[in-house]
Amino acid sequence: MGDRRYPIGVLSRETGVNIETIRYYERIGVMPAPPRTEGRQRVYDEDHLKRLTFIRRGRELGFTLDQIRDLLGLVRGHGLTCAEVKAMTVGHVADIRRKVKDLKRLERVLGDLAAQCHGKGVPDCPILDALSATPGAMASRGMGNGAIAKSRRR
Amino acid sequence: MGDRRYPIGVLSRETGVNIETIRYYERIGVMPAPPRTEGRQRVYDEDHLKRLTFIRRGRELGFTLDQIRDLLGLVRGHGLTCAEVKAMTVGHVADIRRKVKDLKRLERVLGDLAAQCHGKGVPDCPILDALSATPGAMASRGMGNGAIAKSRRR
DNA sequence: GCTTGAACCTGTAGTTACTACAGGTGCCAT
DNA sequence: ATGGCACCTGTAGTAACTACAGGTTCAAGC
Repeated sequence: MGDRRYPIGVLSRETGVNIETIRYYERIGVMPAPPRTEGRQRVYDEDHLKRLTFIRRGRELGFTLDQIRDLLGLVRGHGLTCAEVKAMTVGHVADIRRKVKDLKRLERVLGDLAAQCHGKGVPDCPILDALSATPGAMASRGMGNGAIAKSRRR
Repeated sequence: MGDRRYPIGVLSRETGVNIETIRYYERIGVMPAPPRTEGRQRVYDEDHLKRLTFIRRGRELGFTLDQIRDLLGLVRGHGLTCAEVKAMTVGHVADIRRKVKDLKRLERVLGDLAAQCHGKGVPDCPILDALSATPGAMASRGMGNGAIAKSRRR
């Protein structure tokens, strides 16, 4: 419960999220509607700032808004049972681990490439292999990301 | 240079990328147009399969298509100088490190939450703090992610 | 060879997640 | 009071897909 109050422009600058995006998030329910001044201007507080930063970072990490909605639902448990919380966190944790693994591989390939690059011409870069997987691993994707949907079966 | 040949439906199933999405990627130039049969049907090979998997994973990791385009440009150097390659990789590596750091924090919070959850009611979850940062850290974001744009200055 | 149903094609339209703009009001420093 | 910037709502557009329509191709089965 912070005591600082912000208009939307300040919240936008502090969080790096566009004003229109903030209003969009409010419209779709990911951000709670804040209190207003008599002149209808939004007034945000520290909780809003934290929440919005979380949303932005989650998006940058590749989580869909629905996934972020799920995660935000864990803030106070929101009437979930412990079994529900556990099932949810297990799925998200598996997804996170896979992302970390992929990112590290990508980082390594890029690091190696930069290290080999000293004026003799650009070396071949095995970047495609950084995020490829064996057919088996490909088939077991764990919790899906809605952003890239599965092919329709016809 | 693989010798297997796939129609688009098989490529879609193997990579988990939707048929229409594959065509979209071809249209915007992220995937090269493959050869066709006499009947105008696309014929893909192993290189296409690798490239598409890379694109999918990059999207799931929160990279924009333009960032992915950049990264794919490193595959054969594509006429880049070593200085250009270095500048590019340094920026991407910094971004990747930040993502890894955030993901690990999120994983830890979720892991702790699940560990505390044993039937006595759902504990408070400090999930918002996992991806929040100090005002200073917020101001220095390194390579931006185009998906969440900055607020317009007016 | 013919039939049939699934896979493929192109093009158009819609959804999600933003992003920009227009026209108006509110706020605050001078 | 004035003026300029911040804010409002609503509409439209962009990025990144996703779905559908109407047509062609392909290949298995008879």
